[in-house]
Amino acid sequence: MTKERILNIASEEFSKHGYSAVSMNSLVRRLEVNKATIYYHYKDKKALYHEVLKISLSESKANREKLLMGITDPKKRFHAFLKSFLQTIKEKPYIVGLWMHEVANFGSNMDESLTLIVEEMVLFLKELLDELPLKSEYKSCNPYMIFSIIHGTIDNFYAVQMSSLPINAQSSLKLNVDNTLNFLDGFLTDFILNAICQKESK
Amino acid sequence: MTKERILNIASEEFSKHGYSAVSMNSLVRRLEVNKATIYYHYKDKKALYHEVLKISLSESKANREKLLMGITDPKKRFHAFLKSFLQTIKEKPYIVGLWMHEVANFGSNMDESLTLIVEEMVLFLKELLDELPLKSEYKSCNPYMIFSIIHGTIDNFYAVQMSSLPINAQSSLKLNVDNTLNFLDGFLTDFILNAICQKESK
DNA sequence: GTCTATAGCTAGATAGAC
DNA sequence: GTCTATCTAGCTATAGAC
Repeated sequence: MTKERILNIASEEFSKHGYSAVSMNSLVRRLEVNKATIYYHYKDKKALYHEVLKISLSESKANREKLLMGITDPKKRFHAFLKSFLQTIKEKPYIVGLWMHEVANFGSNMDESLTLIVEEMVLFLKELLDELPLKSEYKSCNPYMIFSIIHGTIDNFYAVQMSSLPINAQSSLKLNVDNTLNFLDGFLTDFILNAICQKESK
Repeated sequence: MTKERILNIASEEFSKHGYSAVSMNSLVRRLEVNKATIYYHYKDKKALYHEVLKISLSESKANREKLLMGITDPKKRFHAFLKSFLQTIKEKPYIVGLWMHEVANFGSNMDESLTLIVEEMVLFLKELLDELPLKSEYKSCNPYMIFSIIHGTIDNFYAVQMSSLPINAQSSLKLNVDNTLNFLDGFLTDFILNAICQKESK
């Protein structure tokens, strides 16, 4: 279906180059469809971009619900929460650039409906944290901080590894999506849980 | 001096909106100077942007050298390393958006000279890490990972707090540069050091 | 070193045929 | 639902006067 094709290509392009750097003409070239056709399906460029953002947030939320289903152990739930972001990236790698651009713009293209989804994510994380056996100094710690550690680190590391620049070029993770995401999964989960949880006593 | 004024305004604008979203016309409007004057001082838009990136990296490096000077204790050196980024943000808040946009683009506007500065930063961090009393599992750990935890977290958290969106709106850090940077300084330094270093035995 | 004036192009968007 | 054709506005960049 054309409408979906437009959305997919648009997602890729907005993610790679950011909102302003993408022209409707460039989309037309890739889609091999007429420009007026895009405007038939989407009111304007902003509406198309907004749809792209919304879909990416929905996918993230859907993955979270899927991966957490049936899991009760608090640490495993936290792990699944983090993994759900990585899963979303695995399915739609373009999402990283999309979100980094949006955060870099200080959310200037976000509206209230999208803001609410983010707030809900952080609220969900807060509940996960409250179930964990936290060290006393991390009880009632700012969940936005933990959210930034998760998201900021994943996005930044993924972007550096997937960049074609010769940064960390000799690493086995370089330009390898699966290796990079698997590494982040193991490393970051342990890193955060070890930092904030009381030591195991079994 | 005009050349410097152009650079300062350009830094702000590129940071706020990203490379493509900034037009030479918009710079002219803010500068109240003729467009041809910009082209007298800078070859073209790309050259101007490149200069902005280079300056921002140089400032970061200069702050690192200043803040680490004379400090020998490994943990304090690590703290000073992290603090140097926060100091750079304090002096030039626009730097956060600038770098997030660049990372989101997977470094598509970086050339070899800028890449080298980043590599040198990570190499420096690696030496700092080697001096620390690391837990065995973090010996020879990927310094790019630690770099991403530092940079990704700072950038993401700062952007969220400074965004005018109603995300974490009730926090005392919201829209307050100094509080946010001070909080990051204390929280993140302890967080990382506690995670990777052996427990104190004194 | 800063200006006026303008070239040459590409952007986002739409009217109307099919 | 997709096309052709086209509008207007804005873009980067430069030639040449002062």
